[in-house]
Amino acid sequence: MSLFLSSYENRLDTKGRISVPASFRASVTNENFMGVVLYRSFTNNCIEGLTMSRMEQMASAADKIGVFDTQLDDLSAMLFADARPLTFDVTGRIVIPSDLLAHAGITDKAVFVGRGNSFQIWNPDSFRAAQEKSLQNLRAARPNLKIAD
Amino acid sequence: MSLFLSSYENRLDTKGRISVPASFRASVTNENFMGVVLYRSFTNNCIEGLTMSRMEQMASAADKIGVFDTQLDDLSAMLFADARPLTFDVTGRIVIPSDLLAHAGITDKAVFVGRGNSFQIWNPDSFRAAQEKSLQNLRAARPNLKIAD
DNA sequence: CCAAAAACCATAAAATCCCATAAAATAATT
DNA sequence: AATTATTTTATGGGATTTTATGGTTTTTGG
Repeated sequence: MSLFLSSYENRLDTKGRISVPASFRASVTNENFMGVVLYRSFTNNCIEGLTMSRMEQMASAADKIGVFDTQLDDLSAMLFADARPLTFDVTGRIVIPSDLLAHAGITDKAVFVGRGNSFQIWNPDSFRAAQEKSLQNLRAARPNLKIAD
Repeated sequence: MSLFLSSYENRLDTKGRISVPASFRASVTNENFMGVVLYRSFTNNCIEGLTMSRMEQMASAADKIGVFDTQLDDLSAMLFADARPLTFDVTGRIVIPSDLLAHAGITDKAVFVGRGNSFQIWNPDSFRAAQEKSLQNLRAARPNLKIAD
């Protein structure tokens, strides 16, 4: 599976449809399920995205561990219950369920953010703010980290 | 077999019929038995759901372990004795036996909850409460798991 | 024969498909 | 390198299908 890289800002139309960036779609062309799986991030006000094959990996991992790992049980319960499989339409669009949009504070525009084996979807302003915050955290934690100058 | 993902709240009609979510039905289309197997959860006030082929997997898994594990023997005895096979009607509905409904505290509405290779059926309010509890458990176990800040 | 279950029919809302066009990116040509 | 041609991508709206849900009729089993 090729990686999800770079960021793309697209707009939602009146029906809530949004184009998944072509390069993200390309990361899915060899899969059985022609689409992505979305769920509300546990850690941020954004939407997390995965391929279905990744989701299947998680399911078989959960099977192997069995019923005795309660922590993993909680986690997978949350994840599978919240996960939304969304297939692309012919032009490569999806419609993001309204509760996910609400969780991320997305209305008319959204940014698809590559994260390697996964990706995120953000409200553009929230994303810029979060990026700025991350940068500040990095600087505070490692004052001698040189970022340009 | 495709995964059971996401959650869907549907209503029971006056005859006790309820639609199995279309996406869950899709997880069964390639099976011999066009329906699902339900039984009372041992751990929660909810109903557990499986495909028939998964039930068969469990039967052979129980076989392999053998008759000397009395605890597992009890477990599988319970499970197979309690399991109810239910076929879909033409529109994709089932009627859930009343003892299962009672066990889950379901009256007029129910949530079908994806759990990967299986699913659950909950009273909507109970489900929301259980989800909240799971989230708190996760946070307690991993204090750095936070939404926003 | 009667009650319960199954099959059948109907419909509104929601989701999906289909076609069209504008904008952007890429390739080709001079 | 600059300009033009071609393809790909993003976006828009209408038409069609699917889905959930309700009611009615027929069948079945005790």
